[in-house]
Amino acid sequence: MSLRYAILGTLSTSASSGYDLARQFGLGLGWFWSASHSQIYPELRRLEDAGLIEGSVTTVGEKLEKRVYAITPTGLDELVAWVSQPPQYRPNRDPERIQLIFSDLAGAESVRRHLEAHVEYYVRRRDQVRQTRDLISAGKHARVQLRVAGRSPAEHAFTLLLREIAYDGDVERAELEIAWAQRALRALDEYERRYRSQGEPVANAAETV
Amino acid sequence: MSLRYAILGTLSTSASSGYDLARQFGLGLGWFWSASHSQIYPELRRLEDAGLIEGSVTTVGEKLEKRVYAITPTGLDELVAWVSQPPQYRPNRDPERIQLIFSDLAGAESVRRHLEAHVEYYVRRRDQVRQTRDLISAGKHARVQLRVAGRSPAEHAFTLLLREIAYDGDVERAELEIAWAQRALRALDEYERRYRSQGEPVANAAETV
DNA sequence: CCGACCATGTAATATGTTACATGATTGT
DNA sequence: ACAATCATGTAACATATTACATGGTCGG
Repeated sequence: MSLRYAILGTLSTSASSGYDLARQFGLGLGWFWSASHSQIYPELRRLEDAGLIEGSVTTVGEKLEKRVYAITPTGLDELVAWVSQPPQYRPNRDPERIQLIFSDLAGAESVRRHLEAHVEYYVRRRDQVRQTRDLISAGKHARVQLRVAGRSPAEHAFTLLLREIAYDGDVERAELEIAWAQRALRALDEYERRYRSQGEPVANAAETV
Repeated sequence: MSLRYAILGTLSTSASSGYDLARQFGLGLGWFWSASHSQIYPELRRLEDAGLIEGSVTTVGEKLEKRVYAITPTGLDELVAWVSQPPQYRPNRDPERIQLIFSDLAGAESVRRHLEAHVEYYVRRRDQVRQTRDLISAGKHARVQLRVAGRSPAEHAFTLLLREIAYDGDVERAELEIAWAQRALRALDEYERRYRSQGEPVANAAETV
């Protein structure tokens, strides 16, 4: 059900078209939730049928139709009820870790490549999230500006605080992943020093029997 | 496709029934991959049709049938090819963060409850993962013992190393989440001190207009 | 005029959850 | 006997990915 609330949340900042939402889920918000347009358009219809949002058709240029959806009071109630719920932790699915723990079949070089790619991915991610976080702190993030427009200083500060907490957490996660992978690479070096040229992959051994 | 490889990986340690796999995915391995029996049984059939595993029927007691699946050489090749691939990072979906960033609509008390639940969840998780990690390091983890049985000291050490790296990473992630949430709780205290009784939820304000 | 982008949809397939369904074994 | 656990499946539904499909606008 989270797609539904990710959409409602975005619309609680400003009315948007499906296309806009798809872009949001690909940019800043994409670190926390992503969805493709093929998932968004049908969901918007369902939300409208449920009375949680209301669409209006506008035209761009001469003929190009655009449906802009706004959240309704009912929709806002639903959203508030959802965010107030205790978090529900879903079962974990971590393909990278599965790859890693079964990589004893593939050997140290494969693990090294895996960990190096891990560092690379999270360095990029950390930098991008940090950039967004800094924009927010500086009060220059367009959508956050939109969200706090017309609110009291206390509300303004509260919105900013929550965003900073969320983005900081993501930056820290990325930093952890980088540090972890680098430590793992050093442990791998240590392993190779100790067992030089004896660490052949198990599967190769099996294949050559 | 990861369910497929999570199963192949588990079977590369020892032949198992669907029921056994479902249990594995609920226990230790469940931190990295989980699946329910209704997903496992059909997947086992598909893996068998693809020639990656081979099932044999045994009987428990008088009548109770049990299908035990073993990985085939083709299956092992497939698994090795998969773990050797660079990691493929899937789009993020983090319902808790979505809840948090839109919680400016619900107020500080709601956020406090959210963060406290977060700490509670990750403390439990950290303790459980750490326990498993310690079992592995001590050489007392039954399935890891099974996996390294008959291997050279170098291979043995390599398997152990990878498991330690993986489980350590999960413990560290949990510790990060705990520290992050506790810091966020302090920041929330600070906020409340500063804006005492002005921090009413935005949605309440909207409702009472 | 043409390429990048705006804009909205559907279809087929893959993946994952919850509920329904059945029956045997083991230990107390 | 009875409860907990072993053991295997299907069905309905929800969620997510990839591919197919169409056409308009805007700036250079």
